[in-house]
Amino acid sequence: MEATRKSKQRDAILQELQGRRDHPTAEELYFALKDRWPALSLGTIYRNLTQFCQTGQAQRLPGRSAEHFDATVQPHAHVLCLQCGRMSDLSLPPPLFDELQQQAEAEFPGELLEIKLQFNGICAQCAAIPQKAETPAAMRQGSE
Amino acid sequence: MEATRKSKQRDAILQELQGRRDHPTAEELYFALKDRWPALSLGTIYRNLTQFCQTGQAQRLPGRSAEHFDATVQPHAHVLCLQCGRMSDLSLPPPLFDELQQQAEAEFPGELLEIKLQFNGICAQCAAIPQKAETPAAMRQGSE
DNA sequence: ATAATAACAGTAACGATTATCGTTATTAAT
DNA sequence: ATTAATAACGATAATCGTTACTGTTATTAT
Repeated sequence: MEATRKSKQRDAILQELQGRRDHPTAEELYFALKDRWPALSLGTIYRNLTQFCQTGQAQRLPGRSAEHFDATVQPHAHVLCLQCGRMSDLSLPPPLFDELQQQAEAEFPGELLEIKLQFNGICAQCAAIPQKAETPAAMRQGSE
Repeated sequence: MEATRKSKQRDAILQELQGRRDHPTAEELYFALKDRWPALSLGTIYRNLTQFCQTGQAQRLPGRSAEHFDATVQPHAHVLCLQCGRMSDLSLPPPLFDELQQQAEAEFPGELLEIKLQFNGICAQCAAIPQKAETPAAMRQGSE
């Protein structure tokens, strides 16, 4: 009992997640699928994402406010832009991860199940956008 | 204007955070300080923790449900026990972090402000505790 | 002392996520 | 093919960590 059954919605959600190179939040997936699945519920997204994470078909990544999801579970790094909130992959040399894992296991007396390496910063696009002025003086020189 | 003023509560919160080797959540700090500061408000904890993070006196770390706070901001790794939720430090060789940072900067066209390396797993204490039985058969062999 | 206001305690509001509940759809057995 | 059992759904309420608001207190400068 408690067998997992087939579901068109679940297939669509996983396919959408796997087909993206960014790492969408539940809400982003919801809007991306709304066109093809007008009756889709946000609860269904969350329910299935949780299941994916439990079965090793996805992992959660901490974002600014909401969590992001990634269908690639093999160790790799991420970058989160603190400005726009977008998350992207960062492919560091796999041997680096092996070394991190080894060093960590050598020091930690327990079981290490997952490794998360995340850089937070400002992406090139956001860095190019002039920021909100901090002082009245700066505002007078600004573009608006 | 907007100058930051002295505050006994803020000092107490920062001191408590700095004095701990674990990385408490806002609520944990709250209960830890309640004895000495009976009138302390949870909002005050959050308000000051946010300020600490803005001024570089602390950093946020993603936990199971709530966020954890760490008064040490220089790059180091963490382990989160998915069972008990406790977070602890993991001191990997600093050169490793330098290499991670270099590799990341070489690949990412933007500004990398912080690096978070976190392992999730099961700590030794929790691993020693017999888990909830999964089957009726296993329950009959269990300790309760 | 007095005035200005940052920071407080208390509490309401918010937002992401989870749980509930009645209905639908998948699966297996008849 | 029907039927029965129930996993999964859509809709919505509840939860909970966090933030925002409000009137009061305490710090700082005058």
